[in-house]
Formats: sequence, C-alpha cells, structure tokens
Amino acid sequence: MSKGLSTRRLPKSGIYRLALYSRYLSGISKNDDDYISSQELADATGHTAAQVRKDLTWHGGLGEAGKGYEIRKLKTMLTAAFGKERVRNVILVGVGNLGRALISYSGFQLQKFNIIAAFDRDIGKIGTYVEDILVSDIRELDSKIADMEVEIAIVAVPKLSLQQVVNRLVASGIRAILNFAPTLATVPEGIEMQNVDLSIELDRFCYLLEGNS
Amino acid sequence: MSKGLSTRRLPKSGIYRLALYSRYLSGISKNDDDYISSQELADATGHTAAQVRKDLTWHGGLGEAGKGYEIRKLKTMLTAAFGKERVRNVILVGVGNLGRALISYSGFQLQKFNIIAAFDRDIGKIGTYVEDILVSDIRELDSKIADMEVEIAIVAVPKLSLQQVVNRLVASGIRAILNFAPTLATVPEGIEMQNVDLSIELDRFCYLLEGNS
DNA sequence: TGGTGTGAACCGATTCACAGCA
DNA sequence: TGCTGTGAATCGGTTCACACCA
Repeated sequence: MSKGLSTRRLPKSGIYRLALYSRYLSGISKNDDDYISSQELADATGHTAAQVRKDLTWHGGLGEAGKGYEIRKLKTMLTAAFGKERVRNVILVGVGNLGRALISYSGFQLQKFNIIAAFDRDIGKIGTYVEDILVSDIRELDSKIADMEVEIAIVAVPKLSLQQVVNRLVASGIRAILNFAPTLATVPEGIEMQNVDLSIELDRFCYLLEGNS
Repeated sequence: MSKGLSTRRLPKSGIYRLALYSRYLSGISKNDDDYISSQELADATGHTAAQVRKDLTWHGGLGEAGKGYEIRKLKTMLTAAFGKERVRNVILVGVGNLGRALISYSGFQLQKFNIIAAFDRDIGKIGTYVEDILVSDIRELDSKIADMEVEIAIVAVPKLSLQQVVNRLVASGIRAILNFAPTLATVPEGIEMQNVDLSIELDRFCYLLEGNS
C-alpha cells in the first residue's frame, strides 16, 4: 500500500542548480534587502520557475508570497547549505600542466577554496613551488596533511597512477575527490568522487554532431 | 489512448556511457576477435549489465546470444557513432593558464582531437606560440578558420568576455562549445554548449560534506 | 548453458496547476 | 494582484524479468 516515501531530499542535479543560483546572487548588483523572484533566478540559470521554487523548498520555505525571496535570506541559506562560512582546504595531487593551471585558477580563491598543498612523485618537481604552493613527495601525503583539515583532493595524475593515488588519499582521510585523469577508479562507500574527463566532453559533441540526433 | 511514442533515442547520459565503453575497449589487451559481455563492460564502467545492453541496442543489435559482443564490431560501431574515423579540428579561445594547459593536454591527441588554432585578445600573447600552436587575435577568428573545418571550440576566457566570445564563435559557424569560464552564456537553438565549472564541482562536494545527506 | 534483446514495471525528477497568502 | 508552496500528473530513464537464440 505504501507508495514508498517519495523523495525526501534535493536530487543530485538540484545541488548543481543551487550552486548556480548562489553564483548568480553573488554576481548581481541588487541590494541584500531586495527581493528576487523564482522567475528571475530561472531565467538567469536556464531553468523553470517551478523548478527553482522546488529547489529552494528543501532548505526551508523562505519565499514570501507575492514578493519573492529576500536576497539576504537566500544567501544565508545557500552559504549554510554549502558550508561556505569557512574556507575549505583542498590538496592537489599531480603537478603537470593541468595541475599547475588548477593551482593558478582564480575561481577557487573566490569561492573560498584554498589549495594548501600539492604532491607529485616526480623527483624533479618535489621541492619546487607553483605560485606559493610547495610541491611535496606524494609519499609524504599522510604526514603532511595529518594536522590540517582537508577533506577534498583534486587529482590530475596519469591514468596508470590513478587508482593507487586514490587509495592513498582515501587512507589519509580524504572524503571527496575531483578526478581529472582520463580513467575511472573505485572508492569505498561514503567517499565522493567526481570525474571531469575533457576528452569525453568533446566526444559527446562528436556524437551529437554526427547526427545521432 | 496513445501513450506517446516512448523514447526513441539514446538518452543524454547514455552518450557518456558509450564513450566510457569505447575508452575501455581501447584500453584492454583483448584481441579484436574476442567477445566481451555486457557484464564485463558494466563492471568496468560502473553500471549494470542491462543498462549496457540497452545502450548498445540503439546502434543496432550486434550482440550474439550466448557469446556477447564481438570486440571488432563494437569498436566499429562506436567509431562510427562518434564519427571518429577522422580527426576533429578544435580551436581554443583564451590562452591563460588553463588554456595553455588544455593545449598541452595529451588526452586530446589520443582521442583524435586536434587543436589547430588558438585565440586571445591580449596583445602580449598574440603572435606567440604555445607548444606549436600560434596564438592569433580573436578578431581574426573568422578569417583564420574560414577555410578550415572546425565545428568545436574550447573556451577558457574570463567570465565577462564569455557571451561576446560565444557570439563571435557562433557567427563563425562553430557548432559546439566547451566552456570553462565560471559563468553561463546563451546560444541559439541547435548549438551545443557544455559547461565545465571547476568551482561548482567542488561546491557539490561541500554540499554533500555539510551533511545534507 | 550463457548471455542478448526487450517489453513492462518501477522510480526519481520535472512540470503543471492551483490553493493560499501578503 | 503577484508570487510562493506543493500535491498530482507526467515524463524519461533505469531496472527487472524472461523469452529467445547459438
């Protein structure tokens, strides 16, 4: 008889949309006292007003009938939902071209992400600096991050090293991994792993351009 | 009465899986004469066997009952589906740290993507080379790519320039854009645009780590 | 026996439509 | 009147289960 208690949490894709709303709010010139409608957020992020309202519902109904959402309240809610009251420490593993570019990527600082350490296994890179980040030996991962609060790692290593690096990260207590290596790795239950595979993004275009409608 | 003709094409997420299968096949040591089961592909890519079979159905039933899929046939089908018989030309706009790293990214050559030109608007960069790619003035986009076959552009420009760059690309006949700028742009119907936003990937982790279950 | 192909069932996410409130 | 909040309807994708074939 029970229909199964219908979804009781924001869907995965909703997290992405919340981040988009949040980014939009930080970019507009409106005052924090102003109100914004679900329609405006929808237009700005390419979704529907109903979708926006539903997304915003999960963290408490903070809209006001007839007026919209007070920007201050929205920002507060989003900051809390993403835990952005504080800066997040992030480590990088793999200091190749891509890794170096990621260290320099300005978007991170802006978003309260702070790359605090970098690791590589290439003896030629260990001990050097990229921007102001010291590159350490990957074997020192454990000891280096032991007393720092780090939950997130960005990995940009060759595909053959990936699983090994991931294992090491997990063993060190890392809880979320953003992977740029063009291959997959397995992680234990409870560890988040997101893959960004540049070639596969382009492959998607190829498929579509090939006329597979 | 009609239930609406149910899905008659591979879902968007299926394109991603197809690319994954394809990559797995190029990486294994099996002979092209060998057979592979949906189960093996599923295990290798983190999906289910039924899912794999359904995905492979869209481009023709090439499995053989009791044996699996002949690797040669699979590869041929995938090559055709992604139009990988030929090399694809790609241009890059925005030669900052990230742009330079993308030019050097080895995954592209391997996957038959060929970056043939780079553009920037910074006078200090125009005329220089990154690897063996000449950086041209973005204003020469049209004339430079007029006689080349280019359908795909990778964009790694500052957020404020994005929409303008996108407009220019679309006007030049580009049909697919991979965007690394941390913002959105609008494109006309029929143009494909995929956003890769590094901060937002990390934000997703933050949300999950915050215990929003 | 082993493994494909596929309709049907299921399930989660999106959209619709409207009641309710300022 | 304008816009939110939300159940209900819908949609699309995934999984199930099994007929079928070598």
